[in-house]
Amino acid sequence: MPDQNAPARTPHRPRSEASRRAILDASLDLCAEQGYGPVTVEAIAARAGVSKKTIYRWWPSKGAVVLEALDDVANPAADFPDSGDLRADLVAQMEGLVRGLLSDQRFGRALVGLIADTQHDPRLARGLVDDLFHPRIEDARRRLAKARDAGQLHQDADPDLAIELLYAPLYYRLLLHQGSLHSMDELRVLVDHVLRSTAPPA
Amino acid sequence: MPDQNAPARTPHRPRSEASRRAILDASLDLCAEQGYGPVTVEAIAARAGVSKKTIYRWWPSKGAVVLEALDDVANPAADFPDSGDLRADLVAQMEGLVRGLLSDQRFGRALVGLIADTQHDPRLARGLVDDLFHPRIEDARRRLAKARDAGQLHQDADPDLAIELLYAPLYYRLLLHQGSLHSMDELRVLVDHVLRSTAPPA
DNA sequence: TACAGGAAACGACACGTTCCGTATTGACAG
DNA sequence: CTGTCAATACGGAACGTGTCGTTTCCTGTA
Repeated sequence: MPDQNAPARTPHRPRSEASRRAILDASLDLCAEQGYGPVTVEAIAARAGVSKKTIYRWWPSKGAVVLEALDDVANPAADFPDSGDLRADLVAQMEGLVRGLLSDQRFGRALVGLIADTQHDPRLARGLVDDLFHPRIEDARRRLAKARDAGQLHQDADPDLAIELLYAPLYYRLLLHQGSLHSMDELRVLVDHVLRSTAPPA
Repeated sequence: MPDQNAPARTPHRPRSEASRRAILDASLDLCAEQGYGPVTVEAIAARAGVSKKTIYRWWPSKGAVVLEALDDVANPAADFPDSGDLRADLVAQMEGLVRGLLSDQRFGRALVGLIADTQHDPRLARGLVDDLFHPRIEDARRRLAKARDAGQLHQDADPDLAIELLYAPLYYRLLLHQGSLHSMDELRVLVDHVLRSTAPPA
């Protein structure tokens, strides 16, 4: 497990992994309880049993803490399945995502608030896209390209457009307060529609 | 021009329409210059040449001011055309929306920040949905239902699903920092895809 | 001995509210 | 038609509160 955050291997007191975990956990716990907005760095520090200075030493802002916490949580949760059946894989992945957003409020409320925060913090927006979204979008793109090459999709279907059509409705409902998130039935209908539309215009 | 905001016809000094306009204009101007986040009620008051108290007398928060300002601006801008040609109407409407979001930063930056703000202000979220989004979604729904009844769409196509597939990608790119908004070409491709998928699953 | 970490305090700033004085209106009386 | 009055909007300034990000001083640890 190579640590890409290694602090240049200085020969002195190392960073406390216990404090790091406590901070990340506390940030998601507080988001679940109060929502992202009202959570303060001071509250995170207090909950984690840690000094404010320790947080500001390693993260530039509350958003950066929550981003790292979400990345930790999401890593195992949102893997992209590959059973050979594209439709089933898409439905399964999206079901997992929606379930994560709904059931575990540690995830949903924190993500929504974090996205809100990125609207006036360009550096945080960079981190959200590069660390959280881009890798997972790449996974989906690869899965769709593979399906296309295997003949399960029109030969010049556009994976990027398909990804937008699939996932945008989720965030549309989530961020624009359009009712509750999709039910499992609605997800299947959504995937069916998108797969049926992946032929390019005449 | 019946005034539905008439304050119960009390016999005393009426609300200053000049101040109201100055406040709404100032709020959008400041959003265009600094983005929504950094704008403060104090700054709006200063720019409008108005006392803070006057703002708090009529609006509960910065968000409520910007919401009303956006509603004023959007009313003439986002009308739904009805030429009989559904595809052309959809493209035209979405082109207008995208152009408004891109060109006039008074609109785009204010809307993005306002949406962000609604993530931790339920009352503001209510206002955003009820005042800004719902009426326009209803317009789109009517237009789609009419097209369906005219035989331009599959008989049991779902207008709500179509609306989600059409507009969600816009807000997806806007709020999740996925590149720039759609080009006019991309809008046409998007509309074509959605119209092709509006048949229900077998 | 160099750095991580805890505790506490700081100045800056925006919040939402309050007080006070002034300006503007409709209602009513003559 | 005109003068007076009560009610309200408005501007200006100040307030207490809370969070921000930083700083200071100290202890703990490899």
